[in-house]
Amino acid sequence: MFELLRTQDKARRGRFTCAHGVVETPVFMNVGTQGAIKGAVSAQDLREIGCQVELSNTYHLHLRPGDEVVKDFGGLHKFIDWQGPMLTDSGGFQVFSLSGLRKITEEGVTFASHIDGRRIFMGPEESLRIQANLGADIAMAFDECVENPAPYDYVKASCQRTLRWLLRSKEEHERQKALPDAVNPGQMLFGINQGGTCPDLRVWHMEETAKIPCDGYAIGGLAVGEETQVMYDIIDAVEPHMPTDKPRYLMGVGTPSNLIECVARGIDFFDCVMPARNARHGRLYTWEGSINIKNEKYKKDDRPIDPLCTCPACRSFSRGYLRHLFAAGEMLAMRLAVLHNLYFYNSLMAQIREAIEAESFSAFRLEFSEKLDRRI
RNA sequence: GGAGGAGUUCCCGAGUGGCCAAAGGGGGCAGACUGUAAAUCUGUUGCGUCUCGCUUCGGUGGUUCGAAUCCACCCUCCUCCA
Repeated sequence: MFELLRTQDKARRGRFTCAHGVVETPVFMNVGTQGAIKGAVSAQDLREIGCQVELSNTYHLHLRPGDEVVKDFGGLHKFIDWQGPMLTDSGGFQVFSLSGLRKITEEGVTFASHIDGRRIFMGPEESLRIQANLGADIAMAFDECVENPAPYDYVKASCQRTLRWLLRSKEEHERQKALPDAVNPGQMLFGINQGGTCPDLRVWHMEETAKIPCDGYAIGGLAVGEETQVMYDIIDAVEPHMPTDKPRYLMGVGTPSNLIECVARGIDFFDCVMPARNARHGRLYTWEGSINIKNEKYKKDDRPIDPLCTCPACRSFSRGYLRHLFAAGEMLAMRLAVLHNLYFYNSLMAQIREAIEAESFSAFRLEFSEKLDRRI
């Protein structure tokens, strides 16, 4: 259930209630593809860094440890000991990211497992069955994330198929929820808009998708190589055709500036691997821009990583010490960096929510939008 | 003691008279990464007063207009025979 609390221009402050709790939006979901955030972040850590929604991946969990294993455990919530809201991506992104290892037909997608080459078939029914076994609060429809650039005709055929896949996803989702041994009978389903960078296909596909009742609607297939401005333009074109009484989720985005700009364009949900992935290379976000801790020259640097940050890493370690840990190749360094970046992202969203409530979001956007993507 | 083989820029390893500051890997460094196959991709990697100059291919001499490349001696390592 989605409740729109307040708006400022297109920016929305909302509250989304799902089986395992309430999500204050706009929100950044923390990505833990295989049930754990890379960099050894635990469910306990997630609570400490202010995570509202944990995101896991259908394809990866199906391969390891196997969705049946997770189901026997009582679902993902018990499996990773996270009792808050959770979302599983359908595997549609792997149609894109594992493009060298799969074949698409009307039925679905055949992957060659990236682990051992074993054939894995996944269509809407398989994806939603797996997601039912995992039991997250939000399941995503099975879609094809189209690469960019792609020929118009291909994108057109692909998003027509994604629409047919949504109908099948929806049907299987209803069926699974009604089963007596359903892991999470309250599981919800989000539909996904595609259409590459073609505004007419995007709009057409969004209109058709919105006709199918879902608990939320996502924009997928963006931030896959196109210019940032193109992404903003597509969102501007699609957003007016999205239901206002349901949450909107921009999949896989993005940089701190992207988050601010897209909230300004009416998006409520985000997720992105960037803060976790960048952290492993030593890039840390601060309210002044991002730094690369590995480039810091001085060992004796008692400054905090970010003077404004109160995350566990910043409370305990100086820049100099973190730099030292990175230089020594310590796992702890990566862990602290991941914690810091996720905390930063979660804090950023909290500030955005406050700004919308205080009707100062425009000023917030003006002050931070460009600054946060800067490298210092 | 005898017979062969080898020592190259951080490492491995091409190069056997000028087009060689020296291929290709690795590592390092920088950049990239947006619903996380990936230390994956790109650039860079002797020094400087940097469209030019200097130093460098185990060491020291030598031949040559010119040497990582040819010669002599020396040092080190490896294989085989005693």
